[in-house]
Amino acid sequence: MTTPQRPASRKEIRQENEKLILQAAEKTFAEAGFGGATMQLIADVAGLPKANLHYYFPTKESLYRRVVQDIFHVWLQAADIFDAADGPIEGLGAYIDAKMEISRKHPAGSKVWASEVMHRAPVIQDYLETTLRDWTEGRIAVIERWIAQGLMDPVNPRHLLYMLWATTQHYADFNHQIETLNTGRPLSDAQWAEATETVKRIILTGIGARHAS
Amino acid sequence: MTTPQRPASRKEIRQENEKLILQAAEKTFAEAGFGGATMQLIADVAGLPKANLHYYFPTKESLYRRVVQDIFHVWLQAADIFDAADGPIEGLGAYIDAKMEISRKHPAGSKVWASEVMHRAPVIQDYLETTLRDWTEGRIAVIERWIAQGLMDPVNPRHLLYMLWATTQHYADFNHQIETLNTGRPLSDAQWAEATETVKRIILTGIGARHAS
DNA sequence: AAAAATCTTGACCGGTTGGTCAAGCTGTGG
DNA sequence: CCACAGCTTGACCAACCGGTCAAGATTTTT
Repeated sequence: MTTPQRPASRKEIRQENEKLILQAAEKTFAEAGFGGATMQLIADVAGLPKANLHYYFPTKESLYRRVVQDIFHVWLQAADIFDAADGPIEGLGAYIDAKMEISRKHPAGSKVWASEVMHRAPVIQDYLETTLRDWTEGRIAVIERWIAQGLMDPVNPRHLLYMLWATTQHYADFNHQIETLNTGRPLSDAQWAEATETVKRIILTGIGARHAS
Repeated sequence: MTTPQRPASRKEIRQENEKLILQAAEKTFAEAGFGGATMQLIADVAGLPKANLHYYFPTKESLYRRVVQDIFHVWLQAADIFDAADGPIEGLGAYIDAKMEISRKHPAGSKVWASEVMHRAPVIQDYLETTLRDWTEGRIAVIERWIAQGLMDPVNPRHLLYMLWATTQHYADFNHQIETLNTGRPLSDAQWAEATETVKRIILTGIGARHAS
């Protein structure tokens, strides 16, 4: 059963409850938006009294901020693959794989991020201007190197990145629309694989990616 | 000046005010979400007293529904170009042009649509299941014909459509992020042209689009 | 010109929301 | 075993929200 034999320690209680609240908050913010998600609703999803939420997160905004920050970190982590590769076929291919996997496993997080950015990033604007900007410049440099090495056609790296983000995140943010057009059912394993392969093929072919000769 | 010489007629007043309210509502829903947009805020943006909004649109939801429906129709209209074309280069090319133009001119509408779909389409689910589904099936048939005619490589038409939607709408939904990464400034005419050309080139190249030989 | 229909608007209301608080409960260290 | 620090929670509150309403203003109809 779920009942532990010894009483939970303070640290365990805190970690457990914060995790519970953050999961419930991510799901609720994604489904209802910041304004539509009430603290009472998040509390119900988490299975805790509302006042308990305010013990761990003093305000709704502070809870929301934590959710967005956590998503951002997961999202950035997927980009490490980018650097380890020798060329666009491995690098961009692995990046698309990773982002499609995130879209499948954590659609709620992607939706919260999208909503935050659509509303002009009221709480993570500083991240956009620092971390994201730096990361983007770094990746642009990598792509420009690949182009200089003749490993792909000369395309504007910035718009290529936007295309990668747009296409992969679309499968999370618009999963409801995609499911509706799929006779109301979630994509099967095979359909996810085909989506990923189609995206990779079109983009890698589209930029003329090739191995070193 | 703005003052008309003769008093406005009933029909004119109604059209004028509905237009004013719908524009204010689209902007406000896009910026604040359904929950974050208050009737008072929309009224202020429209420059009308709040009670006047409720005279033209009895409930907040009915106003929101009208906004979403209007967007959907504009969005569908852009797709007529699709059919008039002989092959993917003209058809998809013109479709990308049209959708990029909409993303540039009406980003708010695209954001409202995205938000609605992300929240599992509470008010336009029936549209998704009827109009959008039919439209999608029709376009898939067109693409399959192009493939059969050897005008493009055999790619899954459904995922190609998702890619078109994702990529073009990204420039509207995430325009704030794009502007932030563009040293805080909106894209210039030249940058929009380059974005459109890059998207068209990667996708059309990626699917091996070619003219009839 | 007067009656009818439509439009305008400040004031108001019940319900909900984020947040507070004090009292009780539960591990922890001495 | 006890005192203290950290955790839990029902009850409560001021602020705000969507929506109502009645009285007045304006245009149309007769």
